[in-house]
Amino acid sequence: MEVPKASDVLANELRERILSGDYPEGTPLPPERELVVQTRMSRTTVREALRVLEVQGLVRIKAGRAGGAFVQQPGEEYVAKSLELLIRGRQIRLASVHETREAIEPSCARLAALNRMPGDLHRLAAANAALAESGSLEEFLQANLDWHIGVATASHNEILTGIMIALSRAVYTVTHNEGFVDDEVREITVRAHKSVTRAIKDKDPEAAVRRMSRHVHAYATAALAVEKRTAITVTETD
Amino acid sequence: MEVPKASDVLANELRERILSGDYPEGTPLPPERELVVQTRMSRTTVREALRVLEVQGLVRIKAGRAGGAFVQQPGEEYVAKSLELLIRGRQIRLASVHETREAIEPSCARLAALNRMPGDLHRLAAANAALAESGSLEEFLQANLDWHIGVATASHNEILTGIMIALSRAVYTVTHNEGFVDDEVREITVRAHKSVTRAIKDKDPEAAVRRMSRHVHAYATAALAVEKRTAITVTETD
DNA sequence: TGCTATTTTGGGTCTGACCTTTGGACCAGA
DNA sequence: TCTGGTCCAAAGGTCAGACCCAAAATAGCA
Repeated sequence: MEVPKASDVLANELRERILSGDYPEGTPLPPERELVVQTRMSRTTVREALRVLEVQGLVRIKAGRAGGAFVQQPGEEYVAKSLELLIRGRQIRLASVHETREAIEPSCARLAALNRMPGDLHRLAAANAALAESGSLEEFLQANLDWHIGVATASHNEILTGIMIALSRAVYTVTHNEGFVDDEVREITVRAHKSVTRAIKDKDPEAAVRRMSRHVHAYATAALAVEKRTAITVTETD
Repeated sequence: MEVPKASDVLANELRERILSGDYPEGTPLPPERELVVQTRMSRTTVREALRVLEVQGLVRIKAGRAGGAFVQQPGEEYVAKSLELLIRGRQIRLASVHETREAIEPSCARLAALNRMPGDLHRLAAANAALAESGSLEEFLQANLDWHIGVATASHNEILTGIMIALSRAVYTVTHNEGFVDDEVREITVRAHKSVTRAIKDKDPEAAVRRMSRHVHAYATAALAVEKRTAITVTETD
């Protein structure tokens, strides 16, 4: 016997309609009170359904006159958020995060070298400049983040971009508290970034992969060495 | 001026508490009516907050006596779901999905070769057997899916696993309608899987990467050739 | 003309009631 | 004593209706 929740039924219904592309981006869904009469459900239920869609990034809800639930195709944001929850919630070993980055980022660099556009290059250069001039740890990490996300964006692959945003942020928040960024690390980082950037600019995928690989690996090793004792050890063996 | 929604405030509050690991898995949150008196919010608001957490996979809500919101650390499921939404919603080019798989799956194979456990090998073997004997297209695709997810699982990296589940499923649903799986494709697939499986069994990461790379690439090329005209073309250039 | 006040539309919250589900307790019969 | 059925209570699910607040549109006034 199946008794699915009414609000879920509505949510699924609406979700399908949105995903099938019936409503183009920005189209407003009917107002809540309208949906109430259409569906014969209570407003509570309708609102719950809309809330679900909002959390899933399928609609953006605005208050006030001319407000309502506006259709929105989900973006990288939501992938990033879910990965963040996974990483934080499961207290995933930092090693796993780095491992994943090592797996993915070189490919990003490769694609970036193939697909980059002029705008992408500007962003990378800017991030790198900020990195070199960064004073505080805060600034350094932010610029670092921007650069890595910039590479992902330059790959022009939305899936990879979403994933990389999440991973970079995770690394960011974790590295945050540790004071392992000294002048040497900083200089090395800048140099590594520059060489990768050049490969991307020159449309040299092989070099991009190689250099990015080395960079990420070095960074991971360094970070792990520092964290070794802060370890949020969660054994995952079975 | 900031007027965050009350339900969001509560949701954030609870989310932080859950993520910080205060409540171990399975702990019940206070019942709704209890939260109402604790927070001085209405039940409607409290319920909305809980619903948000449920969608994010942080609690599982059960009805009935001894029901309630039970803490749950988010799993791969939710990452997979969000990626699915991204792919479906944005009508991402199938090429992008394949591209991403090509970027990630070889790394999965590499890690699988390093970290696989006996149980992983059994699963892979089983999936492969099912693949060889599969009658219908349905069965074939399912077995194929199982094998690929099996490889991801064998990597023992939860992040990669989540991502691969989502990508594989996406490929599954898309390939579904197309009748491009003839006997030849089937045989080639089985052979490719076997050779990768062997590399994983032999703990030979290099071979695993190489073979998986070739396999995924071949599959992607074949699939794209078939789809060429069905193209869900969404120009993404800017 | 241009600014302010009011209206109107629509989401956000609250109250209080009732329905449904489900585990547990209690009771009767074998 | 064990088994099964019945009833109860806890907790989520739904509903109806009211009121509050935000924002856009519009009317009205200087």
